[in-house]
Amino acid sequence: MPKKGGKTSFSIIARRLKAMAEPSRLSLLHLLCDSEMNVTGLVEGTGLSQASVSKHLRVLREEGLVDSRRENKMIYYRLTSLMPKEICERICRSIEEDMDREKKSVDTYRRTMNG
Amino acid sequence: MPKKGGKTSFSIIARRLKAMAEPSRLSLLHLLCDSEMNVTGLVEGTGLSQASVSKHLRVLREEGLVDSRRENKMIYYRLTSLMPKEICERICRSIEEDMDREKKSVDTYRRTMNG
DNA sequence: TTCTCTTATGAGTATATAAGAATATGAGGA
DNA sequence: TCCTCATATTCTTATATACTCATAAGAGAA
Repeated sequence: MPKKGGKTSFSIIARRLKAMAEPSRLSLLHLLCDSEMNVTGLVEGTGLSQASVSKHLRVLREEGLVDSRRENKMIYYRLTSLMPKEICERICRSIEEDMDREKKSVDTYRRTMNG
Repeated sequence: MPKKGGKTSFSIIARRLKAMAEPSRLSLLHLLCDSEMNVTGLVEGTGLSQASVSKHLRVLREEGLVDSRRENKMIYYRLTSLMPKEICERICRSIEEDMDREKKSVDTYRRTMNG
């Protein structure tokens, strides 16, 4: 959390989170975790339309999550940092913890019914 | 990132991120970092309307980010885990890194102009 | 029960955004 | 130059969501 809880900070953080908070964009970020890729590669990798990929990449670029370089006719995109990967890992962990809790309470319920 | 990049995982992660990706909700989560609070306290702490707070709390609760307990007429909300706090800290760090990069490039530019 | 306090929900509105289709831009080759 | 490949943008439409205002619901107290 930001040191001083000003409205501005929350908006900035929210914007960055929002850029990631979309399945298609997570899919793009996921592909970019391994290596840089050009748009056509991302289109094939995600199964999204070219227009859609292009628009999502724009959102990611505007939030500074990805970066690009041109090589002849192709434009290669890459992550600017490991942040998206780390965020997703943290979220996944908390989802797993939730499922563990869920499972444990189901087990308890089953024991109650059988006991 | 999820072990197997299925569409489902991305949707689940996106939903959880989306629940956090809103300034008012970040503000609520921020207040709840320190201690549990009732709705009136959160209304005062955020400056939002009571209806707005209630609806945002619902979103957070539905994504399992907060939890509540009733005590007489009041309902106290609390974080279910440190995840939101950790996510925000990670985002803040990456924002600071961006600003450092920005600053460094401005400095370089200035030196170029003066040199 | 009736009143008050606390929280939740509903209706209406405005804004944002995601997707598809079509088109534009931009780089390099014939 | 014209053509093709790679990428970006525009327009339209559909859906989601945040806000305000008003009201409902639920728990105690008188």
